[in-house]
Amino acid sequence: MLKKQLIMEKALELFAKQGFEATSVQQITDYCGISKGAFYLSFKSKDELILALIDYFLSEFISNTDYSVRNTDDDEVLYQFYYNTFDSFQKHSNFAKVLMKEQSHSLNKELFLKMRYYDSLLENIILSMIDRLYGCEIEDTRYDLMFCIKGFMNTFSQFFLFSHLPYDLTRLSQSLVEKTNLLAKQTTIPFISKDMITIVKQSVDETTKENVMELLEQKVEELDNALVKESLILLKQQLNEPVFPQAIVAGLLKNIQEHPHCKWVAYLLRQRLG
Amino acid sequence: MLKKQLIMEKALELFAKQGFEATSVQQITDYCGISKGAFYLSFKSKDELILALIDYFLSEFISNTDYSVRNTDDDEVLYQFYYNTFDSFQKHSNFAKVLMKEQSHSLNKELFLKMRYYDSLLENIILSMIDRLYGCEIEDTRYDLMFCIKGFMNTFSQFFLFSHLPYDLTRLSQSLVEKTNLLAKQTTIPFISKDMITIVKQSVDETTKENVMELLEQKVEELDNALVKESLILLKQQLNEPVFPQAIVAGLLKNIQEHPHCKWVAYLLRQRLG
DNA sequence: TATACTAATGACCAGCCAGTCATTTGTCAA
DNA sequence: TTGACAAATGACTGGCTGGTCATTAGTATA
Repeated sequence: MLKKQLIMEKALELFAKQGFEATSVQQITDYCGISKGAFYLSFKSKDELILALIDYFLSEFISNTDYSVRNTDDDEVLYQFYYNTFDSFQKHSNFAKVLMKEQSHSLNKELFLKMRYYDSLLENIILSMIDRLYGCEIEDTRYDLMFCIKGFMNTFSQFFLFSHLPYDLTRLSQSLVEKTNLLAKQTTIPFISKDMITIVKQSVDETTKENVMELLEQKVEELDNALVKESLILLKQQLNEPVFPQAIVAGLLKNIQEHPHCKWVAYLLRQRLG
Repeated sequence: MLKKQLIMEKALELFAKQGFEATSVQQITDYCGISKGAFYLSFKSKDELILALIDYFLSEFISNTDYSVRNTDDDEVLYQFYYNTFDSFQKHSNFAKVLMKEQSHSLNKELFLKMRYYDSLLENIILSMIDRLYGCEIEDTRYDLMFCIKGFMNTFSQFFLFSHLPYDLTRLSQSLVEKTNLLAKQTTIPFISKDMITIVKQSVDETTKENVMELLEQKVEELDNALVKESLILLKQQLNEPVFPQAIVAGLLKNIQEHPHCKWVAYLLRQRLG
């Protein structure tokens, strides 16, 4: 399992520098100081490697963002959202670069769907934040606002990732909060309609219940902590056949939430169990 | 020369679908119905092909945009800017896709520099528009605004290029004009400073006088129209050693401006001759 | 030490790549 | 019809690709 991590780290460096396609398995294994055969003991294919990287980073990013948005007061939530986003991008700048480079390369169908899937999760988080902050008064322009927020994230990340400048996260976030509030409160001409979003989204798979079950079983095997383990098993029962009241489910979710390896599964369960 | 155009058109289709790296020369020539050898009679290498594509489309886009911004009244210029941008992207959607896919793939140094070069020309056009519309009162936030405008262009183009939805150009442009005005007039927290821009820009080449001279000579050879030809020769003299008054230069530029194959060289000359 | 097992190796495979060049084809004028 | 020239061909080269697998190295138990 350590070998797997080594490969992921080193490969990420190379992908960030050269792009996924332009990096050969040989280069990766040379850079890791292992043989080519050893690579294929950890990953079935080169494609599986990049899918693993995407899952590893984006599942963490999405679950952290969701948690933060849920647990921050209205007057701080937008600032926190921007701050955390750029903070993550800065800390995992190699991954962010890979994400930028590969975002519209749809060669690999599975990769494309995965990206769209995470993107749609992010859109939902942003929309939930918009509704909380500005309510139904901006019903007409909420999708426009969502696009602007995504646009800000993209544009400013790109600038800093490829210019290698140091920058003041706090000020950037404050500046974007101001812009977002201006647009939210004063935009009168909507452009993106609900229908457009629906049409685009209908092509994106959702995680199935079976996917979540599988992940749950895997985590139960993997982890040692007794409290977390028992919570996982109970949540698995609940997913199969709902019997516990909301309060119990919420408590179980909090139990596993704290464990660093369970944030993603907690996020997925919250989507299904309330 | 016709062969060259055929290759460019067919290759663009394939690049838009599969990406540059993932498309082989063999595929391109098969798709054109020509032999592999014939490809290398038109282009020295596969790289030269994509560089030619970039130059072909971006020089047209930049010179058109610049012309439009210069010749539109203040109350319409922003709307026209957005409208023309999205109109071009829609008309040349294959090229737009290639641009998106390859924008951050810096494998080829020359390609990277070319992209940055055209990007910096676009930034200058946007900044000149900002200064004209909002004057020095937004001196502090003009770079922020420029980034937001670029962000709008990027985000909304991406959405429509990859969702394949039909959309109302007029409404989109109106909607973005409103957003831009809101941000321009009410933003108080600047983030992008002049220094940041300077640092990033210093690494981008400019076209040299020699480049322009070369292009001029090429156009003189290439074109038949007597008026345009004479204007080009006179402008060449002026570039070498300024003797004519502004009015004459302006007139000569207008002479060549109208010819469809001279828009780019006219743009470059205007940058140097006033 | 002997045995049984897994972890790791790297030579090897078939296939594709960009690019070349000896050869053929097409097109003129004489 | 001939000859001279340019346009076009596609088999070929050397090199790199993702992926395989018989072999070897390392390790733990008996």
